Amino acid sequence: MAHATIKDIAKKTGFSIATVSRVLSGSDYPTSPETKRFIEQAAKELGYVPNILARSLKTSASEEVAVIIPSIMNLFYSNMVMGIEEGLSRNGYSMLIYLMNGHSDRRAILKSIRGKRISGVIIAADCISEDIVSQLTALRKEDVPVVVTDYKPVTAESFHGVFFDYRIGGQMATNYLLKLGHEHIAYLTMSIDRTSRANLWEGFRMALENAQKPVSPDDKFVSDNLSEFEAGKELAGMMLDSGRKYSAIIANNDSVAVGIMIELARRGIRVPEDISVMGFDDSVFSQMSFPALTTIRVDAEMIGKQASELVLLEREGRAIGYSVYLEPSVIERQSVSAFGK
Amino acid sequence: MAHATIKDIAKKTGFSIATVSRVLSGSDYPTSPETKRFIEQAAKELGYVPNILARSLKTSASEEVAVIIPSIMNLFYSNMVMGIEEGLSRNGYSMLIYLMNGHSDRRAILKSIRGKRISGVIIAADCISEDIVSQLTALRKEDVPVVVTDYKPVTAESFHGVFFDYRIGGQMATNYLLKLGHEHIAYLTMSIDRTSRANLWEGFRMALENAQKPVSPDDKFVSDNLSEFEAGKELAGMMLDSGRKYSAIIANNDSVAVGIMIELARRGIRVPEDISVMGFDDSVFSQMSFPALTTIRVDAEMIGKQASELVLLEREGRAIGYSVYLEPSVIERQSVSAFGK
DNA sequence: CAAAATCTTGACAACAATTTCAAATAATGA
DNA sequence: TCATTATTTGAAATTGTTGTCAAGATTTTG
Repeated sequence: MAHATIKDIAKKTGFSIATVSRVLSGSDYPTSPETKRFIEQAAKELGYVPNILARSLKTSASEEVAVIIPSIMNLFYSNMVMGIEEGLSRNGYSMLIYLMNGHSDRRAILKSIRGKRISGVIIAADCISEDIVSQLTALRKEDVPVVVTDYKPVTAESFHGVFFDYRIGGQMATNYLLKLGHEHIAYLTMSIDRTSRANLWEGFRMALENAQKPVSPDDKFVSDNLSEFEAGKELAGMMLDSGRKYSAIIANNDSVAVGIMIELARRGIRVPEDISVMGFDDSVFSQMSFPALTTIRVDAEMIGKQASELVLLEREGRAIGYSVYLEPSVIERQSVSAFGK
Repeated sequence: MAHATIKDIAKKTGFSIATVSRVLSGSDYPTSPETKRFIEQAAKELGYVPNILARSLKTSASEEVAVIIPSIMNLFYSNMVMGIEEGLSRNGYSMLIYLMNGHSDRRAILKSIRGKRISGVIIAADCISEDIVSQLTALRKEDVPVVVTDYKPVTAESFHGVFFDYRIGGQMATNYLLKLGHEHIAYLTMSIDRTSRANLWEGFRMALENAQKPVSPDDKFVSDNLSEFEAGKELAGMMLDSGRKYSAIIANNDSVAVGIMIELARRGIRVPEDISVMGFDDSVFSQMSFPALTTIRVDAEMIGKQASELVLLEREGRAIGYSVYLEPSVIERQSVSAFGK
């Protein structure tokens, strides 16, 4: 006897499967207290566990949410997943993670999601490629809520979600450095095909222009290295070899910033005495580097938590189509000092 | 019309649902090539996606594997998850992640797994508490393969899985330092209630004894700090303040090692000139620290990959009950030098 | 050319639950 | 006391598949 079913319980107790179902499914349909106790007792004795597949088939709703992210090795995403999991498990939902590393077939993922009658989808903006937008739209037409995280993707404007405004973040970082007296600031970034990084540069540029400071595209250094850390080392070299003089650096994230600092140290350049370095994200790296990184906090866990709440709200039919924008903030540590100090 | 079903396709093509099912389920049951093409065409036109719930209900097997880990913020586990996902998605399975942070109810997790007719379970040894062993045993009795990772848990000896022998790893690290001429070595670790850390100490002790070197329990420093990085800083302080002299340190993992190095740097002690530091795991931290960490490689991704293969093998009825042990190896970088150099 | 074997297809019963509708029983009111 | 209402239960349909069994059509064989 593999699994006890409500049929077994019905047979054992003498009641019909209908009443057993009513008791065990937590339905609000009235049943007399004694039969309820009786049935519950039998269920416990037989070690009954409801078959979610059958239940979901009937109610056409599985209590699972799909989470689609590029990788889990990136602290930003693992933080986000942490937040999502908390929000979901608190409501009795579980989380199906799909990793979009090149090798996995994107269409197969979406198909699998549709086939499973998933309750909702949380997808990181970086996973939204052209060919997937139509699939997501189809999903939404089937009343499956889709929530995007990180930033609003240009290819899918109509989708809403929980976003961080990297433009404002970039402005904030730049203004912070400006206020400390820095005038020549470089933006060191990994390849800029991700909108978040382009927006960061946009914010950077706007802040400098607003302050009437000169800014040139040459102040942006780009590396296509796949490893964030290696990219950082490479970028520091590029900047130093460019001949242009900078008193401060903004990196597109903390890992890159750490790579930058390591390369600077190797070349005998002190941080922050000789040059200030500012990170982005406020991941663990920012505390584990030497000196500890001054950075812009992007609360990935909060993004995840809010995203899970948004999905669940929409599923209940409430809250259709609004977005949340999270506030950036500066976290001051030791890698930045006032200009000339 | 929310979802097209095989019934719809049957109606449209004029065939019975039986033949439609045979064509669309990829069954090896013979059908004439033309009807096959005809039905596949209709399926595409209607945007048919098979309802996995119904299929699984009938075949009583969902192609999902549950992964139970303590946290995803720990690089060891995220690496492992990476490996698992690769192994599973390659075989058309998907992965359900359950995080066992205090707040989530352990029993509820296992119940949910049983209810979903999950195909297999991969569980990190650190998640196996007394009260869960019986649930896992029940699961196994229902022919659901259970694979444990990381280390063989004492409370669940009968379970098999993919393990790393921390005792041998500890021996290897210690022997490596001994060969470089170090005689006074300290083991700095987070709380030792995890078997892996106790085993590491065991290996450490054995190696020193085999080499006829003195070893005392005082050479083991333990911190209960929850943050690995903070624990490292704390431990470095404890060691320094103990008055005992050491020329080398072994940390229970890379994050702790980084914390140790930061604190040493703060106190003006140079690594490796004044003292050598050895990590454990070979996570990204080991490359991002300064100096780069010499460490013992624990290939978490490989553990995950092998675990996924083991689950799938067992599900097919083959490979019942064997375990895999992974080989440790020393990764030489810059945080260790020969004694006196 | 009839009989046997092979190919295709269809009807229908599972799978394990939920839910609608109706029936039986108990309680209430005139 | 009888009709009416409220309470509790059961029978049966439904969800979308798969799989068994049998039947019809077609081909092969003696």
